[in-house]
Amino acid sequence: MRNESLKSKVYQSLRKDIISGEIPGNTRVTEVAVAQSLNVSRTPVREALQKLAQERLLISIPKAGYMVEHLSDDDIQDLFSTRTEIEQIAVKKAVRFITVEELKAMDDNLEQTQAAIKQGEEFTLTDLDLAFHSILYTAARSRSLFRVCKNLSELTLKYRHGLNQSPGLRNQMLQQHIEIYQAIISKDAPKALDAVNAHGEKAKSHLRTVMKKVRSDQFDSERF
Amino acid sequence: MRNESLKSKVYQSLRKDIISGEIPGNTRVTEVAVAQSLNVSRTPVREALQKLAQERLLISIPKAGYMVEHLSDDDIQDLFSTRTEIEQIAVKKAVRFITVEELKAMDDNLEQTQAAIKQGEEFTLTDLDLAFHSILYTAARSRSLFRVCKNLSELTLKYRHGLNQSPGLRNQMLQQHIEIYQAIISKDAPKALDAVNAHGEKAKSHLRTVMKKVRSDQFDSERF
DNA sequence: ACAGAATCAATTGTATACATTATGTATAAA
DNA sequence: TTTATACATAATGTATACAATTGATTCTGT
Repeated sequence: MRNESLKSKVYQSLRKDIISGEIPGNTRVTEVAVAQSLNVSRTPVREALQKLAQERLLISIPKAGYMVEHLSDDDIQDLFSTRTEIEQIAVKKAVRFITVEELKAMDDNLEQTQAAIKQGEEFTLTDLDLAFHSILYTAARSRSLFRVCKNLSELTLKYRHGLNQSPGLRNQMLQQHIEIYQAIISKDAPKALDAVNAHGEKAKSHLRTVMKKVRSDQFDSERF
Repeated sequence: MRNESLKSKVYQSLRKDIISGEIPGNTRVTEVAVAQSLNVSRTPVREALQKLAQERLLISIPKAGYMVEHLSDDDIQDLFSTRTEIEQIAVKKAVRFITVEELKAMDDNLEQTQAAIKQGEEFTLTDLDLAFHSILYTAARSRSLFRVCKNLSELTLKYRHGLNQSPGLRNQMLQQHIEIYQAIISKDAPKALDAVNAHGEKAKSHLRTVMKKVRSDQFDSERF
């Protein structure tokens, strides 16, 4: 961690703030502001911003700067749909190719998740969520598919992190992961597909609810 | 084109050279060398290289530089498989949602492709290939899926460009595009799936042949 | 002759100064 | 009052100088 480049540090820092929602969507981000707040020169900041823009966490407006990506409700739903559809391809392969080590890793992950829920460790939980799916992608034994899935997983991360704030949904997530795990370990491809699909659909419907709530809150605050 | 940033120019230039194979795989690329050859400073070169690395056209070795990506035969096959699998999701949606304008655009594209084959315009052909698939992705009416498909399309471009060098394969490509087009226009989803699948499988098998040939050529040259 | 340390060259990482461009504002003319 | 132009400001785009790191090469001591 100490041997990291400044570029990498800036990247990590901004990424975390964007994903956690600390920097909300549509916020303008300028090189100098970030550089000053982190006490580094513009150069590593520029490169970090460009990387974040390429990952679509930021929107780049040439010669004008950057803004934090703010997807429309429809775009978010679409993103989750695509993720689920492609993750189904991965889980189909994972059922065939997964190793005992990977199954063990999933099992460990589920236990750690349970512990994290009890302790209420938000960020750990998000990381474990990311890790669980990552094991699944690895198990599919396809480098290119892994990359695509990983990419979509990161893109949805911001919104999944938001969902993880609700205690009820945390347990639901764990439950669904367990279902996926069990379907895979019993080599039941159709069941695994269903489990992944249900996992995605639940996330989508919860997001819809959250989005409605946010909108009505905004409406309330506009009235007073 | 004149109002482009240097970074963008450097990016385009390198990208073209890598895709066309002018800079072969495993070639080392240094910032200063590129900067000198294009008469610009290191800054825009750095940023272009980082972008290419994020797109996996280059491999970045921290504190050591960059190398042109050189996929193994298996990785290439895997890449094409994934592309086909995900493109099937897209074509399924495209059959449902494609507009008359997009069908017209496909039709135009097919005519232009035919013309380009007659004239033997290599690069135009590759561009038209890219464009044809791009229309399909757009027609799927999913932003996130579009991005994934586009990405995979770019990643395979280098190898597809190689295939387009063979006159026989050019016609085959056109023929397969026509089949996809006809399946879509007649709203025949299963047929469209088959057509896309056949298109991908053909590409894979031809690549296998090409790769074998390259290897035996290398073998020959090693002997003398 | 060989192992290890010191040095040197090459390359990326970072800071900073300067150039260019876009946007908003103020002023002047219609 | 409105519009257009010019200017000021703030941001990105580019060049360059310097720092830090890596890898190889050479030199030295045994």
